[in-house]
Amino acid sequence: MVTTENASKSETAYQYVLEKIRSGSYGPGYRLVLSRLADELDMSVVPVREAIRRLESERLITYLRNVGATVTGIDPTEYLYTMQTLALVEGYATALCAPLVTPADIARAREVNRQMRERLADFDPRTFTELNLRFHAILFENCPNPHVLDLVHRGWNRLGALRSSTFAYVPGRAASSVDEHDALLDALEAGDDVETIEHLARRHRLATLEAYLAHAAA
Amino acid sequence: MVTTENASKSETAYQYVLEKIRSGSYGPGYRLVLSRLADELDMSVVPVREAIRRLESERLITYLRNVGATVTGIDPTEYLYTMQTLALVEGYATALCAPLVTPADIARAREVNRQMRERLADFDPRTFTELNLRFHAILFENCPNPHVLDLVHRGWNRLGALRSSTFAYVPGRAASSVDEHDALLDALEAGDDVETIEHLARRHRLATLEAYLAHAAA
DNA sequence: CCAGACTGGATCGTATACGATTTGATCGCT
DNA sequence: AGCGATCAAATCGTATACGATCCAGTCTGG
Repeated sequence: MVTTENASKSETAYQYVLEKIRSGSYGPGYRLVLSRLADELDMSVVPVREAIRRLESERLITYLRNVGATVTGIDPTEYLYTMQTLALVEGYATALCAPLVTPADIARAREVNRQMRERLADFDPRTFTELNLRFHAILFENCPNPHVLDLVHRGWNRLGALRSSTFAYVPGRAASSVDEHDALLDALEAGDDVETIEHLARRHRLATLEAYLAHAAA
Repeated sequence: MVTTENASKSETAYQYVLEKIRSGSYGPGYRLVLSRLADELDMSVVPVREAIRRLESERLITYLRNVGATVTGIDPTEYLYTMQTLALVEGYATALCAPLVTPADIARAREVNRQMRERLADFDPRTFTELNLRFHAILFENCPNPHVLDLVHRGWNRLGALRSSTFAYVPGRAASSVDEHDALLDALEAGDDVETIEHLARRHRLATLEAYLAHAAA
């Protein structure tokens, strides 16, 4: 038995476009034409419009009145804003979740990180990013504050637009990232206080940002 | 000459409802009927729907399929989520802005805080909250990260739903709050490092939350 | 008297239609 | 040829219309 399709059309459209953006099918600058989307999804433009506006309020889409919608690009400035914000909320989320992370969770996270390390040799940004998200998702599984978790997810979606994140562009960043993961797990295992955890997790994200900035300047 | 009305109707509807929620005209649980709103604003339901969905994605409105929209209530759990998040983003925003705050800004903030202290005697939550927002808005004026600032504003809007915030409910909290403001300004004036500033600002918000929780438990 | 089916009214969800706006290319003038 | 006005195609923005869904109050059988 298939799960009953109980979603409204606007919800369907939202999920559809979101997935396209996350997966990179719709890259930055991609032009979204309402009527075309409506055709594609076999619905009228009204629900599509709604979905687009919703994505706009999540900064995933740039909307110009009477002109149209495009997938929001990420210039260096936007990248800075997004990464700073993500560092903030990921750091906090990690700290909030720290007391709830079980040894089993840590073991799973270590396994994911091991896979990441394995892939350092022949590097594929696509799967590496995927594993990276899975790693952090494990730590956030029982997040006691859904609002914060939601902000984390929005940040991830935002970065999804530039598929490969910074890993591909900055040599050596991927390797450092894997090391930082282990350091974070060590701290969690040792039961370090939440402030340390928050700082570690925040630095982890900021390090990627700074690596990018340094690389871009050169 | 009046500024030309160049906003779309859905934008108008958005601003309209947002203001109603912020000002407390539409309290928690207030039922929003699309057709009624459309009449009120002299437009059709389509743009109103759009505005409502947008407010929904900002957690200001709770929307149930085929049932309707109500202003999102804030139960203690939601209050916790919101205040934690707000503490996080306000703290960070304050830290980001710290290097950009001028002595003139601090003077203005002190003046606002003086007015707040003056009002402690015959206390009116409405104006006190207003001044409180103005105080922090001064510090955030040149925020270098608009995403973070946006999150702050969303949090404020969210709390606007319960007009008087916690000030009215928890005796003594307003007085402490004013003292904390001065301490924060002192730290800014002294040029304390950003980590101290962030911690102070975050604690400032969390103190309100904790006062509420303690009061509610009793 | 109570539990569950029924029905009418209110409200939502979407399709369709059409006017409004933008854009880009063509045409004419200097 | 270069520059600006003009026009047509594309696309957006909103109104209107109607079917779908939910809710509350009523009715009926036990």
